Amino acid sequence: MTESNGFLYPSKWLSKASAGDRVSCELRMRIISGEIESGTILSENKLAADFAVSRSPIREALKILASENIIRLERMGAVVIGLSEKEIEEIYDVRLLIESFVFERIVKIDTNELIKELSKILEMMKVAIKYSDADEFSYQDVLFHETIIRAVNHSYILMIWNNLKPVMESFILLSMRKRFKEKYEDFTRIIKNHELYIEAIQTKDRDLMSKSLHDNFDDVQGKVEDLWISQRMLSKGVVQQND
Amino acid sequence: MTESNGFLYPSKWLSKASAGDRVSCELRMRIISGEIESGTILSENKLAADFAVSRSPIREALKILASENIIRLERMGAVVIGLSEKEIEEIYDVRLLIESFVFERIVKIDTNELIKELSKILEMMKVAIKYSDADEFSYQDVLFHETIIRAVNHSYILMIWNNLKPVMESFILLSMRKRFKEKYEDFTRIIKNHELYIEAIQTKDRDLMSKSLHDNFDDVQGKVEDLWISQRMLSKGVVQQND
DNA sequence: AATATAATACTTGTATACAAGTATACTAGA
DNA sequence: TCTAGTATACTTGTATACAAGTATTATATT
Repeated sequence: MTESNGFLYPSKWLSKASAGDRVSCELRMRIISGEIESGTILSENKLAADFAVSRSPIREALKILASENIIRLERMGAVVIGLSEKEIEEIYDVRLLIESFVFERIVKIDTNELIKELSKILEMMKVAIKYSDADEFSYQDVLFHETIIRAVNHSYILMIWNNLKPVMESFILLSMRKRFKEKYEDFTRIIKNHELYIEAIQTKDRDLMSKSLHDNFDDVQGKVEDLWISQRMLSKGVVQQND
Repeated sequence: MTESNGFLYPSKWLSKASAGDRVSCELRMRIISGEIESGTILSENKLAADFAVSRSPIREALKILASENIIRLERMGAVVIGLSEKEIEEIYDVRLLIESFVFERIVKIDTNELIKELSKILEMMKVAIKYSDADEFSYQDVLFHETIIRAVNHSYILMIWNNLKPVMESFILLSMRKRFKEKYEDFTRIIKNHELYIEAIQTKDRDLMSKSLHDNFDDVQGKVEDLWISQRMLSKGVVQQND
């Protein structure tokens, strides 16, 4: 709650977003943070009242979240699925899959521009760390990987990324906020990993790429998971959406 | 145009579908068949008038098609992207990617039930061929691969499949209708390929799986492409959506 | 007390209305 | 003839209204 206005999603990322997008982003954060527990049944009317909007943007938001697999639209009400450890592992399965695919394509193209772009983003990440800006860091982290994926110009791989991105973003956002408070020293390792990633692209070194990718994910999965679980445990039962 | 009612999508597959789903399915078919050319700008109001429904289901349909990458929602109007050869190749890249991933998981589990299910579907496909039912054949073909994917119980791989499926289904549907008319003999080879696929799963033979998968895709991509292109050429300029 | 039936309070999907914004066309002035 | 400004006909996003269907609850009957 960096914003201290009750919203989990950074409001400055929503400058030009529609009400539907705002609702989906905020709802996603609440679901992934565990504030809205898995199993909860969401009602369109109730959500409309809570967010002070009509049912139209709410319906839009629910459709989006359903396509991301964090809720399930049933005949009566939307059932929250959320992110268990299983789902988080699965997301990283997919990321590993697509980033490996992308790397195979990248070694075949000119990477000068890409390297420059990635270096810039890395600098941004360092600044974000320096000023303890978890949100900005998360943004740049996601952008880093998206930039790599975009470089190969594959519309259907990009489609997968776009489907995965919102959930990834929320997850990373929450993880990073936590870590900025509790495990600040982690970030030097994350930066190191991203530097390795750039180097792997530069030298077209498959093994190095695979290593940095796995390290990166293991890092997030292993270490962060713990924090994650405790955070979810903490939030258990604090907020009740339904009654 | 098996239905001879002006609709391309099989109406019996829409028994319990909402108006939004109906519109998205029909629009998808028209886009992929080339009846609506790429570059066309779709207007919500015009579509609502054409389909004799309100804007609500139309908006829903456009959101779906946008998430499938066959249209692009812009500030004013939805621009049709369609399926060029590039996109079709990309779709098969992704299918190859996920089906390979799935196979790695499958070899680790008990496949008895799956094999039985696949055999049943294969029988269905044979019957569909016997009675020259292109739509039914397409349905079973898609179901065959979906069944394999579902077997590993991976929600995010399934998510990718679900995102890809409608476009795949439309594409296969159109291809098969064409082939039933013009290249009936192809189907013995398709059946053969699927039998190989089942065998690969049964014997957990990676190479065989890879072979049957590639053959299957090459078949569709190489041979069907030609038909495809000619079909698209044929439909060029026949129907004008905008004027 | 248990069960069948009816009333109610929900639900979703669709239609319609409206506000705010944007492109197009048209007119007025030089 | 060309440009500036204005009117108009679009566009999207949101709110609201309504119909049809489904749980739930209460009531009546045995």
